[in-house]
Amino acid sequence: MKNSRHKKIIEIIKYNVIETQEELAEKLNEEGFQVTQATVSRDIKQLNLVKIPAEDNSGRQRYAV
Amino acid sequence: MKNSRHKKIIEIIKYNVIETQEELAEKLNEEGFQVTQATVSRDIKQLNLVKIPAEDNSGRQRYAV
DNA sequence: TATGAATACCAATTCAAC
DNA sequence: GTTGAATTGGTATTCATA
Repeated sequence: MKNSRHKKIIEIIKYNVIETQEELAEKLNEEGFQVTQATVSRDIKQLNLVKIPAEDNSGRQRYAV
Repeated sequence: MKNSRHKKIIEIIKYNVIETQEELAEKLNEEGFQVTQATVSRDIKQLNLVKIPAEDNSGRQRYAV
């Protein structure tokens, strides 16, 4: 179900540094949610998540709530 | 000079809805700063700007400080 | 160091299919 | 309405040049 996946996504990006949608899709798969990048992209939009510069000025970006 | 361009970028995204780096590059060109997307990308990183969902839930994203 | 052109990489959308 | 495969769109980086 989409809603439980959404909750899992929030949790994942809260406690993990996720830099790409592919990476998030992998994590979800590990957690039993089989989805592809396309779905992750839609989820991110629906959840209004953002990709922001990492706290340390490493130049990297991560997804965040 | 890079610093004045940076200031201009801040100003532009503050008062305009900029959805892509190409768009920002165009605006800069109009203002007399001739740059390409590659440079805009670097500027955005150096300025720690972010691309966030638009206030209205249109699904669009815009650059912001 | 700063930059552009080209490219590689990442994300959003289309188009079916369910 | 939801999804994946493929494609398109958008961004970051490489590589060369100044």
